[in-house]
Amino acid sequence: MSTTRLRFAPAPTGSLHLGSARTALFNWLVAQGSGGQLILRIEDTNAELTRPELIDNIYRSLEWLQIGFDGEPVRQSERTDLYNDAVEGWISDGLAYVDDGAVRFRVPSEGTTSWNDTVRGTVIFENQHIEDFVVRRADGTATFFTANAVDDFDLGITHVVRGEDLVNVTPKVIMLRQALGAQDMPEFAHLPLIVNEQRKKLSKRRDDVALESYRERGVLAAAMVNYLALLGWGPPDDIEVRPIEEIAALFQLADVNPSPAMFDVKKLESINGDYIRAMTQEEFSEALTPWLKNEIWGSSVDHDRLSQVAPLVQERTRVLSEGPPQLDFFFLETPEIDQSAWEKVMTTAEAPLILESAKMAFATLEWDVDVLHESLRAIGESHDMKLGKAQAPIRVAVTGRLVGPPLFESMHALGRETVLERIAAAHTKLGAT
RNA sequence: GCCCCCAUCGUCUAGCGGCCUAGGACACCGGCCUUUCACGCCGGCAGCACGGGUUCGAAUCCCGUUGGGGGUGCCA
Repeated sequence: MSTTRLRFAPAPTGSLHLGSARTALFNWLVAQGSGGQLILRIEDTNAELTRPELIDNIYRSLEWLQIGFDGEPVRQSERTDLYNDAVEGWISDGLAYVDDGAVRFRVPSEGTTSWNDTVRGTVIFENQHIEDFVVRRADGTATFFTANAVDDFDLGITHVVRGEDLVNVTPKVIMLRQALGAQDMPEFAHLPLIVNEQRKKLSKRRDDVALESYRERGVLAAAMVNYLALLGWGPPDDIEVRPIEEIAALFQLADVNPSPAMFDVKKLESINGDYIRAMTQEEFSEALTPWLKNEIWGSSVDHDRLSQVAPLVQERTRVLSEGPPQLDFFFLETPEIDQSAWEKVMTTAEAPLILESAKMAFATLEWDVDVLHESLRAIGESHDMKLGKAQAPIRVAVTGRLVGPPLFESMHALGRETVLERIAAAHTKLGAT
C-alpha cells in the first residue's frame, strides 16, 4: 500500500495569507486523517522570493498554528538542476522549444486534458485553449509550472490540495507530468476561495489577510484553526467548536463545499471567545501578558496582582487585546474618568447622596464582597433606587466607566483605602462643580 | 473577449430522490438571569436564484437562463 503524501507549497510573499493558512490546514487535516505525510515546500523559483525573512515568516506562522510537517522543508531555489534536466529532456524529446530565449512547452492543438477533482468533480479543458506556455525563462530559471510538476512527481505527492485560483494551471501541470514519463496522476482537490464582503478573493490591498494581524489582536491559534476548518466544510454532527484533532478525524476532502466562503471576523471572534472562556484562570492571565505593553501602566504590572484580577474579565474578552484595557483602574493611581459616563450618572440629584452614604458605610463595614453588595443595595433602597441604578455612581467613581468587571469583586480586590479615596475624590469633584 | 468554476437563511454550513412544514452556528431582534457589561438560558426573524425537464416523488438528477467568482504573466 502506498502512503498518502501531501505538500503545502507557499510562495514566500510576506506574512502568511489567510487563504494560504487554510490551504496548509486542509492539507494537514488530510495527512492527519489518513496517517500520511505532509511536506513543506517553499516555492521560491523567483529570485526575489528567496529572502530569508520572508521564509521565516512562513515558518513562524505555521508553527503558531501548530501545523507540523514531515522532514525538512524543500526549497525550490535549491533544485534548479532537477528542473533544468527536465526542460532539456522535453527539448530533446521535441516536446518543448526555444522561443526568444525562453523555453515553451508544445501544447497539442487537439484533444482535452481533464481530471476528476475531489471537490469539484470532473474538470475538462480543451487543449486548443491552452497556449504554449513558458517552462523556463530566458534567464534560465524554471517557471512555476515546471517546478511544480517536477517536484510533485519527484517527491511522490499523492494528493494536491490547493486553492481554486490554481485550477487553470492544472492542465498544464498534468501535461508536464505526462511529459516527465509519469504513469499516474495525483488526486487533485481545489479548495474554494476565501472571499470578502464583496465576494471577491481576499486581497492584500483591500482586506486584512495577514494571519499575523489576527494573532496580534489576540486571536488564539486553536480558535483560528478551528474557524478556518469551518470555511468550506462543516462537521456532520453540527458541533463546530471542537479540538482540531477531532476535526481531523471527521474531515473528508470529498465533503468540502466547492463554493467560495466569506471570512467572517465576527464568527472568528465568537469562537475565540469560546476558547478564551475554556482557559483556566492561570492560562488566561498568562495569555494576557503580551498585550500589557500597549498600556501605559503595563510595564510595571505585578503578576500576582494580575492573576488575581484577570479572571474578572475573562468571560468579557473575545480577543486578548481587549483584556488589559478593562483592567486599567486596578493598576492606575487614579482611574481615568470617562467624561460621558460621568455626565450621565453624576449629574443626578441622587448621585452625591449615594457617594456620601457609600463613603460612610464603606469606611467601617467588613471588607467582603457579599457585605459590600448588601450595603450598596441598602443604600440604594433608602433612596428608592434599584441596585442597578445605585451602583452606577460608585462604578464611575471607582473604575471611571459605566461598564466593566463586577463592581463588588473589583472593589474588594482594590482594597478599602483605594476605594474610599476614589469615592471621596468623586464626591469632592461633584461638590466643586 | 476567451477559458474554467460556483449558486440552501445577511454570513458559514447540514442535506447527497421520500426522514425537509429545510437542521445547526455566527450576526440581528425579543425575554429570562442579573451589581453594569458580558456569560448562560429561552424564544424570534430569515433561505433551497429563476425557468424547463426526468420521476409516483426534487433543495437534492439533467438542460437552459440569470447572477457571482477565478484565470487569462518569461508571478506563483
